[in-house]
Amino acid sequence: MSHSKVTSAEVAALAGVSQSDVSRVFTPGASASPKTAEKVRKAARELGYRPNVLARAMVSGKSRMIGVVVAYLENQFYPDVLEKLSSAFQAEGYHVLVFMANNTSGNIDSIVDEILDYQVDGIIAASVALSSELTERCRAANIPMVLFNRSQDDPSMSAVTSANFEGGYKAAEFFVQNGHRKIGYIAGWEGASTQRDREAGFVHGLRDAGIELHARTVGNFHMDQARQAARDMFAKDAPEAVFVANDHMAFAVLDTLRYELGLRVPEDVSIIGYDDVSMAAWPSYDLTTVRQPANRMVAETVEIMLSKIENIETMPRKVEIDGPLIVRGSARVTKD
Amino acid sequence: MSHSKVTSAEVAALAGVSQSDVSRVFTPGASASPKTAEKVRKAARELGYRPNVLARAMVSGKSRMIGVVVAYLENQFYPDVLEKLSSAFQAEGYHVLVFMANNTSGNIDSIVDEILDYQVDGIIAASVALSSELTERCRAANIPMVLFNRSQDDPSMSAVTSANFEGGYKAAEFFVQNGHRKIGYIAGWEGASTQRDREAGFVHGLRDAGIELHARTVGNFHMDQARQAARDMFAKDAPEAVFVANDHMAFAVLDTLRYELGLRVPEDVSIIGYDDVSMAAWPSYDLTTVRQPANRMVAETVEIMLSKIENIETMPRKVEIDGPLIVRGSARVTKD
DNA sequence: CTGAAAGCGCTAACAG
DNA sequence: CTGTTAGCGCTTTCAG
Repeated sequence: MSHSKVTSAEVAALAGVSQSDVSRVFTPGASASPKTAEKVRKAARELGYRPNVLARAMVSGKSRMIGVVVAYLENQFYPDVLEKLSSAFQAEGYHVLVFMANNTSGNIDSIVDEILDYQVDGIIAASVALSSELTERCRAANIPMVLFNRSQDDPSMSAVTSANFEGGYKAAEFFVQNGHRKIGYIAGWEGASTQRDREAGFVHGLRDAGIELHARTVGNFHMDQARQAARDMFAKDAPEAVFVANDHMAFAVLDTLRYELGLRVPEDVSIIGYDDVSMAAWPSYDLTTVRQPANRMVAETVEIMLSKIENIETMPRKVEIDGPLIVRGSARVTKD
Repeated sequence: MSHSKVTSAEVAALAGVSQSDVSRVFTPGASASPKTAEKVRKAARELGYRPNVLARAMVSGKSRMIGVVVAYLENQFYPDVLEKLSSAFQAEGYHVLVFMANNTSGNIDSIVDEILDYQVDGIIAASVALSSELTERCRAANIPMVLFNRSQDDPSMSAVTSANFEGGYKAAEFFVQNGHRKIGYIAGWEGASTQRDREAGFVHGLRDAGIELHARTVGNFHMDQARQAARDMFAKDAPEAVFVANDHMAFAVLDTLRYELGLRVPEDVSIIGYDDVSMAAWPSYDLTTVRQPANRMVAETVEIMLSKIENIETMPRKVEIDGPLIVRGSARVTKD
């Protein structure tokens, strides 16, 4: 029967060995005679002993915690990513300390201060922009950081994103190939690199086909603003096709077109989104969209982080993972 | 300019005071002369000093971390709750260490072991069932635990849920009042107290109106199984109204009825869900549902946890928070 | 291979 | 109010 907190000293006493030996048995790079190890393990089991991670962190300087800053979880893409990140790190013996970067707790910088206080071994910033002062602070504290789904000009920052430019380009190609000419774009938050790159790719794709963007409004990655953006765009001279900067907004746009403006999708308007969150496949939306390969993005993020932590790789890496256009029913396909 | 990790000793040196004084200035229940405090603060600022939370945790026995075990984030209710929990605890100076309880990492018990290793000040189990051995271990380790959205017979466990029985009852009342007689229920995972209570309330509500459940299938809180449950239920002698144990499944059921079975909702079938996640309000679903008041549930959970941590309240509390039936368009309303 | 001893950075008595 | 001292539980030299 275990009782409250059991220390290695107590285990040592019961096993009749030194406290150091107990430590050795529970430390990965250990070295204790099989006999000692067995005695220790037995005593530990009897007492219900488990090493105190915090104490270990103090002396070793490794907390085995990864701080994850995330802005908001309404867009399904993020809970999904958080779940995958958390599981992936768990599998590597790390755990995720979550920091919500929303309104309440002041700005991001103060959040990262708090993270640093916990002596995390690394920080992942998912979809949040960081001040350069902040990145400087992390570098000074020598704690690795990788940006997830945000890129930053700072060449010293590692970042994992999908191939946003190419994704936008694919959306344009698809619209053009299927006979659309009056084409609109509903933008996300303009401070986001994802927004910028998707739009650039899209506009480029249109240009390469000799087409100029017909209409553009801004939804800021928020549902209600996306609804308004859709209304504004269709108030006059409505486009035949609209690329929406992410699925989350695309759902709002679709609903607004169908239920408020009485338009049919894809008969009257074609819609393409970005992310391919699970809901995009649901029959009510059946959204054609550019997939953001969360699994691979997460795997890459974890790998970069671990190799930074273990100092295997110290150079910053920028990874862009290409995702396919998933063709479903929300964008018209012309048969020829 | 800060450099790597700055210790209180270095601050003390620069400020020309003892290391203890630095500690005092940064400890809530402090007491240092204004003059000393100012010197310390200045030195700290200059060096970019911040207390090491882990070291503080070691000596004080308080880590200011709360372990949150969560099973999966696909059902929108949970990311929402996680976000709210995280923010609420952040506001109280705590941070949330997330543990995913899915497949990979073995059973829940081993997960909780890991949590305990981090010396968290409390554990919140969101929608996961815990073995009694485990709860015993937590009690032994003297670390408070509260169940979120799960109740357990064990009277010593604190738990926060919505009023599931009453919610189910309301759904039944609504169907009956609006003229339905052939009524079905699509169940969630049968091991869950939420499922059990919602069903019990629903069946009770029907009985009180002299009606027996017409059909029952099981969706296990999973979308694909819910789809199959819908098909099975409508294969023959279809019901006119179905209560689905949560919104997540209700969306799948709705889509299956509409797009696969060609039924109209609510003209041919009325549907009521449970949770009132944000998507329930989206026009494509417009789901009538029993609201689970996440804000109040979270607030209650946090309050219970804090009062346990501070030993203000040591008695277990079971809280059920009542939520209204939100009437939207997925269930028929007979006008009289 | 094992034990003794020195801390990791901090808080909490305890004297002054 | 302030400095000194003793640890929190553990890993890690350093001798044996």
